Amino acid sequence: MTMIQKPPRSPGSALPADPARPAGPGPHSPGRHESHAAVPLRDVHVRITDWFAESARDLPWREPSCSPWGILVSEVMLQQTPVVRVLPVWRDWLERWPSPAHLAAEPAGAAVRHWGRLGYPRRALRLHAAATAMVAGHHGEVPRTYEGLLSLPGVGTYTAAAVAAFAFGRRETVVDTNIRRVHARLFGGTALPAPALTAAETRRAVELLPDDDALSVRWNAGVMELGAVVCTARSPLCDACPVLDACAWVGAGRPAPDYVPKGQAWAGTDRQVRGAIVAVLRDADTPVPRSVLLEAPVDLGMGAGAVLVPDALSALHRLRAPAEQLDRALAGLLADGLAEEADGGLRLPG
DNA sequence: AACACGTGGAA
DNA sequence: TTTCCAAGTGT
Repeated sequence: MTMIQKPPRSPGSALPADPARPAGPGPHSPGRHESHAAVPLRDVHVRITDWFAESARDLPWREPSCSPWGILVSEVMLQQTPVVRVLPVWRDWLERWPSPAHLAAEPAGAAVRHWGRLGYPRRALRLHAAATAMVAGHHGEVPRTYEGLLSLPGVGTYTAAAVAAFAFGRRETVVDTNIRRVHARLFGGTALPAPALTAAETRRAVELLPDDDALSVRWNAGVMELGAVVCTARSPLCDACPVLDACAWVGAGRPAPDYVPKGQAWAGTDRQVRGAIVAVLRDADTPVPRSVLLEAPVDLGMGAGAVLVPDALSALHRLRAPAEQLDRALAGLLADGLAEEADGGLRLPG
């Protein structure tokens, strides 16, 4: 059963990216060309939010008791990192540092160390800097506005909107990769959104957002969830989709993507070397001499079982990275603040 | 605007 | 085995 929804604000214009949508002025007439099979936008709102209420995953940062800080931490950890890998690290962080002040009281290196292998450890650094900024300028609390959030290190347009919406119930236009994909298929009729966020996409997201604050929050969460678990990038589970009959992409016969995503190079990159170096520093109790990082261990011909080299270090050496690349990677880490010199060696900052 | 920036699981 | 991709941000 569906609730009576507050009528949407009268749209000043039709959805620009949907060619099937009437473009002219005149009375808004729900039921006509709202989407592929004439499903009114308000019905799409209801169906997706009802679906979300019924089948949303139980994630700890969605608990009503979760603090804004917990939500902010989750959003940063989830930037380019899957939920399943975030879960254990998020729990550890929130137990260890239940507020921004708790994290700010630690050296930045602690944040990087407990980031584990989530990837992009600079995010840990920025979360620490954000915590410090909140203590210095926001009474130790997470800012409640989009602008305040956006001013924090590591918080961009997506995260600022997401935290404002999910932590503070604000009506924000949240646009992430899941939402972009759902919008592209449901309203745009294409398999994938453009390689980069376009102004037209943002405009469409603004116009799709329900007027009601509470409904807008559930809409943002629901569309994101739909993209994450049903309208997935590779093999969408259309059978489980609450708006299948409204989908422009399905209506068009599921045309293939019209561009090829450019893969992320990895083997042999500086990123790989940086990652291997940070892994060594993360596991080290004391500063690691530069020579140990740069040089392959000398084979002393010792007997079997003499494990002198930690896993992370042997992994680094196995890369066989040219000395020049190691130097460059190290310099980059120092410049980024992910490492610092101490006692003739390198360590995490702090 | 295009790139750099980690990591590991699934296809 | 290789490629793709996951709740992006900063420069």
